[in-house]
Formats: sequence, C-alpha cells, structure tokens
Amino acid sequence: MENRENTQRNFIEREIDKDLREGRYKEVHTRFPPEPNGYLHIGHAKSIILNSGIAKQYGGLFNLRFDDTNPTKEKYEFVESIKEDVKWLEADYGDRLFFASSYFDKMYEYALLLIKKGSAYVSELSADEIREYRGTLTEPGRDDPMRNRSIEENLRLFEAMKNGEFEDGKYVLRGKIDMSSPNINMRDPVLYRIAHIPHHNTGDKWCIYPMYDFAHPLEDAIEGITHSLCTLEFEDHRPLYDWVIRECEIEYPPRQIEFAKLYLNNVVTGKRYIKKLVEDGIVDGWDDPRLVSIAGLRRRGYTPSSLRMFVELSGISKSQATSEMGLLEYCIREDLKPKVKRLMAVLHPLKLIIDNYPEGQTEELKAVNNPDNEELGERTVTFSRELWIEREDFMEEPVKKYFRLFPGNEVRLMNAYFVKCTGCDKDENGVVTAVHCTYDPLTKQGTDMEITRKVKGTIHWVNALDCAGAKIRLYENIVDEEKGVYDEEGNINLNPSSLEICSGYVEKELAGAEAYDSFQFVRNGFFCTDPKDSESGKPVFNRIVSLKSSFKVTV
RNA sequence: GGGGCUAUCGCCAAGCGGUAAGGCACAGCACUUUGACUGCUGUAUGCGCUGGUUCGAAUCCAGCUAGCCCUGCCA
Repeated sequence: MENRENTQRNFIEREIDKDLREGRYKEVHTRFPPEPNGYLHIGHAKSIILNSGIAKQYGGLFNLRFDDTNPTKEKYEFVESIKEDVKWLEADYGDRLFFASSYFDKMYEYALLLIKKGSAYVSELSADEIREYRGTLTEPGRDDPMRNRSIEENLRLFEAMKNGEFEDGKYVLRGKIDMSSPNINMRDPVLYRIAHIPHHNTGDKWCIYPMYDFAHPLEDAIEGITHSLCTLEFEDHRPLYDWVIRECEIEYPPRQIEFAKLYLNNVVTGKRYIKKLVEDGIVDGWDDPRLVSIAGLRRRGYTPSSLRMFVELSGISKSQATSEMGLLEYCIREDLKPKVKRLMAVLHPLKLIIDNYPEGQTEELKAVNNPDNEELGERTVTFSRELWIEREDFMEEPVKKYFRLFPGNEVRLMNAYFVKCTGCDKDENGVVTAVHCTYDPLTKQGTDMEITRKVKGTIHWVNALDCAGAKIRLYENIVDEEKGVYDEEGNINLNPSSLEICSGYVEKELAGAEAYDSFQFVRNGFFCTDPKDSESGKPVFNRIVSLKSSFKVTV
C-alpha cells in the first residue's frame, strides 16, 4: 500500500486523476453499499478495500451505506454482521453510516418531480404483461398503453399507491425513456413498486419502495458521492443511472465506474452456494473457517492487512479474473512471518526416548522467538529424556534424500542437542510406538560444535512431561464442483479432506493463548487460536496456512 | 443486423506508436538451528486471429473469433 506511488495506477485511479485534473470533481467521496441480505465474503472485501482505499488515497471520505430498498429480502440481523466485518477490515467510515431507507422521503419527492416533468408514469400492467411488452434481446418492446396518461392522473395514482390504496403488484411507476432501446434497462424501467411489508428501518410508513436503478443514483447524489464504484454487471445500467441523475436535475452528478468481481480458483465463493452449505449444515455456519466469508477468514486467522495486500496484489481491472488461493496464502504468510512467535508444536506425535539422558533430569534451554524480529524476545524450553516428535520425522527405512531421523542418522533437535537414532519400538502390528536415540552433550545449542560438525536435518519437538495437549484443526478450503463438491444431482457434498483434526502437543505456555493469537509452528505453518472453541482448558488451533512445499513423506 | 464489456506467460497485471514492467506459482543454485525464510538465476522473438496504416504497432484502422453480462415489480 505504501508503495502505491511507485507502482502503476489502476484504471480507476487514472479515471479519477483525469476527473480531478479536468475539474470535474474537486474531491473524492466513495461508498460501500451492501444490501443487508447475507454475510459478506472475500468479493465484498475487494469492494470495501477498493472503495475505502481510494477515498483514503485521495484524502476523501468513505461511507458505509445499507442499500435496503427491498424489505422482502432484507433482515436487520445482517446489518450488525456487515458493520462488524467492515470495521474489522479497517475501512474508515467514521460516523458516516447510512441507510438508503432514510432517504425514502427525498426519493418520493424526486419521483414526483419526474412525473411532473412527464418523465415517469403509473402503469397498471401486470408483471407478466410488462415482461411481454418489454420485447426481447433482439426485438424492440411496445409502448405501455398507459404511457401517455396525464400528469394529473399519474400524480393522483402515485399518491394513491403511496397511501396504500392498492394491493401489491396492482400498479407500478415507470420511467418514460425508450421502449425500443437496444439496452433493455432503458425500456421504461420500473421505478417504484408496491409492497405491503414492514421495513426494518421505516416500519410500516411505506408500502411503496424504490427500485435499485432509481434509488442508487439518488443515494449517491444525496450523500455527495463522486465516484460510485460497482461491479461489471452494472455497466448496462450506467445509462439509466445517468438518466436518473439528469432527470432529477442533480447539481453535482456522481459518476459510476465498474470493475471486475473477484473470483477465486477452485473455491466456493458464490453467496448462494455458501448459503446452501450453511443451510444444509455442511459447515458450522457463516464463519466456518473453510469458507471465504469474511467471518470465516477472520476465524481461520487471516488478518485485515493480509486481505488488503491480497486485493492490492490482485489488481483492479475490467477483465473477468479468477485469482488463485496461492496468492492469498502468500499474503498471510508475508504478513505473519515477521509478527508472530515461531514455536514448536507436534501435530502427529511419536515418542522419542534419549537413552543416555539421565532419567528424571530436566534442563532449561533458550529459544529465540523469531530470528527475524528481535523484539519478540526469547523463551526457555524444557528438555528431558522423553520428547514428542513429529511422526513423519522418523523413517525406519529412509527414502532417498531423507535427512531426518532413521537408524544411524544424526539430526539436530531444534534449540537443543544433536541426537543419533539407534532404533525404534513397535507394537504387534508393526506400528512404530517409540524412537530411541542417544544425545551428544557437547552439541548443546550455541556451542562451537555446530561449526565443526554439521547435520543435515533439524527437527522440532516438545517435552513429553511439560507440554500442553492441543486440538489442532487443519482446514482446507471448500472447493468448487471441479473438485467434486457437487454430486451428480447437483447437491453440494463436503469434501472429506477439508478438515483434519489432530490431537497434538504444544509448548506449555501456549495453553493460555488468547483468541485470535497467531503463531508459526515450526515446519507446520501458521496457526491461530480459535475464538469459538476452548475445550476443557485445552487450546484449539486452526491452521491458517501451511508453509510452502517442504519435503513430504507418506508414512 | 440486439446491446454492453473483455482478450498481454499456469494465475493476476503494467503498457496508451519507439522495439514486452512487476507479483504469485513453478524450476535451478547458494545459504540455513524450520527441506521454511532469505539471496541469486531462469521462464512470452511474443501481446485472441487476419489483414491494413507507419521507418517503427500489444498500442492506430478494418474485419473476424472467443468469453462474460443484460429479457426481476432483485441488488
């Protein structure tokens, strides 16, 4: 973000630069206008970050506005969650939280103005008839029989609509534009409809509600928005947006600019698919860490700055694009790498016994918390005869280029000693139950020995007597149909690999970790303590993202 | 004879007539108390296709092709 000046400007910035240079606008004011009908996901994050970022960059203001013009689809409960998500993303809307519904009076006045100018009329065609009269993509529409009703009659009927004299669907207010326009949005669009439904904000004051195409430009105008940034599917609506602005004689016309939506490769991003996953109980809820809802990403451990970096690196353009999850993962790694402690945790435990280490003896060893960030300080780790190591760090029969533990091989125990593997114990089924080794006291961390003698491998461990048992969840994102989330009938199925739960061990001090604390577990990636889960004192960690490809062996 | 938009490396994306930036991913080397990180190196004789204009075209013109969006009293 800081390097913005040094990088190329995106097309929106270039348009704004031009507007400013040519004096079309003197300042920049943007907004994020969600409809409160669901939870936000990463696609909304792009819009929030873009809109608030543009405002900030140009020293302008950013509004959060709920586009609540259709009470049949909206619920107040979503307002709070959306506010929370926008705040979490650090998009600064100050005290500029607005509701389109609080402009209903003004919108009604504008509708009256249009009627008086002869630019709008009341129609009694049914929904089906309107569709019929509209024509098709290739054929022009036909004029509404009521198109040339007198202004007085229109005024009278519109007021009657407002006063609740008609049932839903009986009448509608239409803009008088051009029934033969090749742009279907311009074929006398519906501006107001009747709906006898109480509104979460205005109660039962209104029984007519403005349509998006009429309301949105007015909302922007009322708030003094200069640049109304929206997604590509509204491009065809821009002429209508401009028509409303012009017909309503708006003094400072806002300008709509469209950009491409954000899609993620192989990840379920569609709002309605996520909704189905939630409704079918396939995931825990809207904040399930397997989802790319903002709440889910947050619970998984993604940070606001990682999402901002992601949007920044993905770029803004008009070409339909699907980013890769790999870029998002890169962003969270970059963000967390210098900020979090690198601690040891064992996900799939296997006992390591140091046969020549005195039974009952323990010692405290120093460990640097983050070699790249001295401010994170040091800690001590307790060492003794029995440790837990990662199951995949031992192979009785090593494959080529394996340089961790196998009989006869010496490795470094991180922050501790060199140990040489001497063998292993197995149960009746041949499963390895413990690994035996001997340590070399001369190789204690920080001694000269590490200069004279090298080992190829370093493995992490936790003390078997002095650690905390932990539940560790390894989430994978829920992938789209190409990976088999949908069955033949088109129903969504859970990809069984999307969650693995490990009963691992972590350094003892992690037992008291707080919600949303992030750590890097050596070799196992970045983890976050799950705020929703604290099982009987045991910490629960979500894996945010694994490290980049490391040597993997299948045991 | 519908309209609108888009097309540059596996994924994004700069470029706006002067001879293809950058990031992710990937590969190789070096380094390493995380096979991570870090550092270095490599990767489009080519910019959807075909013609044209020009000393010179990804950039301008013409004609194609492909993809996305539009026929809600949704947003």
